[in-house]
Formats: sequence, C-alpha cells, structure tokens
Amino acid sequence: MTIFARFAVLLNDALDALVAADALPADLERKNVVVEPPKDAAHGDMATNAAMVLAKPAGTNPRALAELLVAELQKLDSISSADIAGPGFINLRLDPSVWGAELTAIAEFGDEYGQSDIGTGKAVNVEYVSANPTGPMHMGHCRGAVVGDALASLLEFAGHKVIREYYINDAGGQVDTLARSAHLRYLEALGETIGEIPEGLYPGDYLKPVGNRLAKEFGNKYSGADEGEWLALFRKEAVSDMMDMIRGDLALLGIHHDLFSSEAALHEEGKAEAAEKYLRKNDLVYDGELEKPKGKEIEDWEPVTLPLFRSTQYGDDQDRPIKKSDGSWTYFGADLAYHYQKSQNADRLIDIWGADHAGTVKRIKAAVNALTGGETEFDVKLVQMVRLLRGGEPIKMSKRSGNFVTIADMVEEVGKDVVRFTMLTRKSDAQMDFDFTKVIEASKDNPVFYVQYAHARICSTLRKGMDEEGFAPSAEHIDLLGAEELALVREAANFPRIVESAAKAAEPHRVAFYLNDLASAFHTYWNLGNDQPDKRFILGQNKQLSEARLFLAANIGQVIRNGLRLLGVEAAESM
RNA sequence: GCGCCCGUAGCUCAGUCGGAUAGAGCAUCAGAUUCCUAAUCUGGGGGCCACAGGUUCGAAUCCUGUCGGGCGCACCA
Repeated sequence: MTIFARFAVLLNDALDALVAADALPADLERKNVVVEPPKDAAHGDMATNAAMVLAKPAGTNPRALAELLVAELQKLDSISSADIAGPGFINLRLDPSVWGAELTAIAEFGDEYGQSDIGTGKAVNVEYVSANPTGPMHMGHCRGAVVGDALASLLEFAGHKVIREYYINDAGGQVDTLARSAHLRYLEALGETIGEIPEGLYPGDYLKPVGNRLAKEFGNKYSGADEGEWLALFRKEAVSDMMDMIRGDLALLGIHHDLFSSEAALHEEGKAEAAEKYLRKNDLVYDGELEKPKGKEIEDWEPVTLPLFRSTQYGDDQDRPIKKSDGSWTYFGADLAYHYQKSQNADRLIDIWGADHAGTVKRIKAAVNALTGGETEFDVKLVQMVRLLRGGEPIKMSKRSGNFVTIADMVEEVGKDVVRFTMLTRKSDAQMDFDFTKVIEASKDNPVFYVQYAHARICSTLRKGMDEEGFAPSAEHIDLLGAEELALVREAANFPRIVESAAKAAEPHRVAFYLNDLASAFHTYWNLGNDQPDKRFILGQNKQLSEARLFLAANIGQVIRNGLRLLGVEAAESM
C-alpha cells in the first residue's frame, strides 16, 4: 500500500467519525476523494480534495466541511498540521517520523519497493513486436517493441502475472515471397549468376547467409527443382532464420518474449475452423457479399461471396471476411482464432500495434468479444508513427532497395539505453519525430544520462564515504535529517503511486518522467553542498549525520534503479 | 466521404479521476567549479493550452462544431 493510500484510509476514518457525529450524511459517494501530492510542494506533504467533492452532496459548502475535517485530522499523531487552502483543499503536513519510516521502508523492500498488488495476480497477455518474419527489425518496429516491453514489466511490478508474446505471421503470402527470395540466394550461394533481384522479391543482403546455409545443408538438390518441391521447406527454413535474427535484434534492445506463437501452427491445429464453426453456430459468420470500398477507386473490383463476420454488430463499418475467395484464411480469420487461443490462458489481453493498423481494431475487438462472450478484457494499444529524420530531413525508407534503418544500426550508434529512454519519454498515442542526427549529436544531453548520472553520483558518493571515512549508510540517526532531505524522501515516496497509476493507464512513459523528477530533486540537493559545505553527504567530523545522509542517498539510488529496471535501462554506477 | 489518433513556449514533449499561479528539456540571456563527479545547479525572457460554443463552484482536461496535421478505409499484413 502506498503512503498516500495509507493516509486515504486515515481520511476515510475521519469521515466516518464525522458521520458518527451526525455532521455528515452516511451514504456519500467517496470514490472521487483522493489523497495526493500537492501540486506545489510549498503547500505541504499531501493534499485532499475531500471537502470540495463531498460538500455539495452533503448540502454544505467546502470550507465548512473542510473545517470539520481538519479538526478530525489534527487529532492524528502522524499529521503535524492541516490547513484549508484555495477553493477547499486540505493540505497536510506530516510528522517527520512518517518520512523517516518511509525511507526505512525503501531500504527494507529494496528491489521490491514500489511493487503493488493492484494487479491481484490477474494474468495479462501482452503481445508486442510481432514483426513479420521476413527481415531484420527496423526502426518502424522499435517504438512498439520498447513500449510493449516496458508495459509488460510495469504490469508485472504492479501485481499481474504477465505473458510476453510474439505472434509469428508465418502463413501469409509474404512468407512465400521470403521463401522465393531465399531460394534465389540459395542459387547464388551455389554459384549461379542471379543478376538483379526481380521486382516483388526481397532484395536485402540479410538473405545471403540464409542462402549460404541452405546451400551447405541441401547442396544442389533444389537448384533446378519445381517450386512445389522446395517452397514449403524453404518457407520453414527461412522463417526460422529470420526469427533467429529478430530475436537477436530484440536482445540488443534487451527484449525477450516468453512465448512465440506461430500462425501456421494455428492453422495446422484447426483453430481457425473451430472458431468459424462456433461463430456460424451463433450466426456471427454468414456467407455474404463485400461492399465496394469507398474513398479509393479499384479497377478490377467485382463482388464476391465470402464468409463474413458480423463486426457491424459491434460498431464496425462493415462485416469482414474471414476467408479469401481461394478458400485460404484472411489475416483476420487467423487473428480471431489466435486471440481466442490467447484468451484461454489469460484474463486480459493487450496488443501493441502500430497506428497503421488502427482500422482493424474494431473488428478484432468484436471478434474477441464474440468468441469469449465478453469474458476476456481486451485492449489494443496503438503506438503512433515515428517519423524518422536525419538532419531535419525525413529518411526515405525503401524496402525495394533494402534501404532502411535497422534496430541493430540504431543500437550500435546511440546505444540501447538512449533508444529505449527516448521512445519512453513520450506518450505512445502521439506521433513523434526521431531525428537520427540530433539523437546522436545530442546524445550527451540526452535525458537518459541525467537520470543515470544521478545514480552514478550516488554510487560514487557511497564509495567515497566508505573508502575515505569508513562511513556506511545507516538508518540509526535518520531523525537528524532535515527538511531538504525529507523533501527528497517525499519525492521518492511517489514512486509506488506512479507505478500504480502508470500500470492502470498502461502508460509506461509516466515512469520515465517521474525518474527525471526524482533525479532533478537529487541533483538540486546535491548542489546545495557546493555553497553550503554542511549540506554535503560526507561530513568528516559528523559520522552520525553523514551516515544518515548516505542512507538517504542509497535509497534514492534504490528507487532510481527500480524505475530504470522497469524501463529496461541500465543504472550506471559510474559515468 | 467515413473511422481512429493528435494540436500546450521558437523546437521536442509532460500535465494524474475536472482542481490551486499551465510545467520540463533543448535553444536563448545572466550567473555558480580552490568544494562529495559541472554529463550538475541557480535565475531571466518566452503561452489566446488551434478556434468557437456548451456542461459547473471550477475546463488544457469532459461534450458539440470548425480549422489544421498524421494514419487507415478490398480477399494485403
């Protein structure tokens, strides 16, 4: 329970006391009452809106109610003062021992400080990346990958059981293209002259090693053979190599999935048929004609009859086909079966998608709703486009020429931590610009270093305290800490609250911004020591205060580490 | 034409369930280093929160409309 939640309980008790004294109606809705940090730290340690929220339904005015409440709250030892401010806020100042206790709690919980149980062990499946297994990861995949990974960590920390899943689209037409491209490279590896890669195949050099491997493994067995003899095999082999490569790229970003699910396997197991059968039985799939698409002229348009899912019943613009006219499954047809499969092992599903797939959200939500009878919570988190720039000019990425910025390039140039932190310091439903040149040039000014530097400073101070004076962090005399030090504790105590709200909102970027605030508070305090030597952490002549301050520093460091861990960013010990 | 997302300082972005004087970084200007890491700190300038209505004690936040930008709109993935 966060320190704010604990005071919310005390506030609730105070309200009960007013009810018991007939000063307040018993049946008031209290859910909008909050205890939170005040906007301005000068207002105190905590603030509540209780009087403003409850005054109207209680038939009184905010100030009058606030006065009653203040009288109750002041009875508590842990509250040193309660004042009414502005339109009816109640600002609380806490007894310093409360902050001391919180500081000790950070030390006790260590890596677990900030953990929450609001997830109540509910199993959440987070599906992210799921890039097509046809080439290396490029920057277009990066944001979703990082956001998904951080979200998964965050939910885990907030008390969920998390499954990190990757869906391998290894059944569509693009995999045939991959197989043919790999076959060409295979011929090349056998010494044949292949010339320029034909239009419609993947030209990238990354397929050369695949060709080499296949040549080594199969010799010239498939060099003059009909496509029918090798296509399935090459598909499987090439996909496997691509997935190895993708896993390698993800590892560079520090991303690891628990589960890789194959679309092809889904079909082999007849999952899509089963879903279709179920939906037909419930009259949610029928044979019908597709409408002519609007807003776009299609020359060879002809109406066809296909099995359609009634997504219009769930607010979609039109019913959607689950099979193509050649009888094979559409992406959607497979996808609904896939989501049904995921729902078997999770209470909640979260998909991280690129914004270019926004148009398909309604239909898949509808399908999950239909297949699970609304039992499984399902959210799609859309991650908006990243516009890639170099020196202010948009980078033209062309698959044809194989000219795109890969994640491997990016990580090599600016480092994993910078890439991750940059992607995580904006909310994901707004577009962002990522200027390659700027990020590389300004890498020294990158906000990630600001946070890491605070941590490094702390580590260095702890080392110095030990090496030069033999001082070790100790909670023994934390009552010696003054207002400035306790302000730092107050900032650190915000962490559990941020974890909870970020998890609830599925917004990992809040953690990044919080860490920036915490680092800022630390740097500010640190610099007090420049002008006022008695504010330094290590005071040779005062062991007790030094050890208390080192204890403070150590635990600020602990919170920074915990936060960075959620973001997948290293907590540097020196810089 | 329709759907989804966005519009906050010169730039990149935060802004919690509707709450107090709208914040940070970069850039810019003025300062701080015989001192625990200056990759830091302190201060200044810079805002019609796109625009117009509405809801209410109170709106950057919620609703409606307008304008502007992005993405999508076969059976592709």
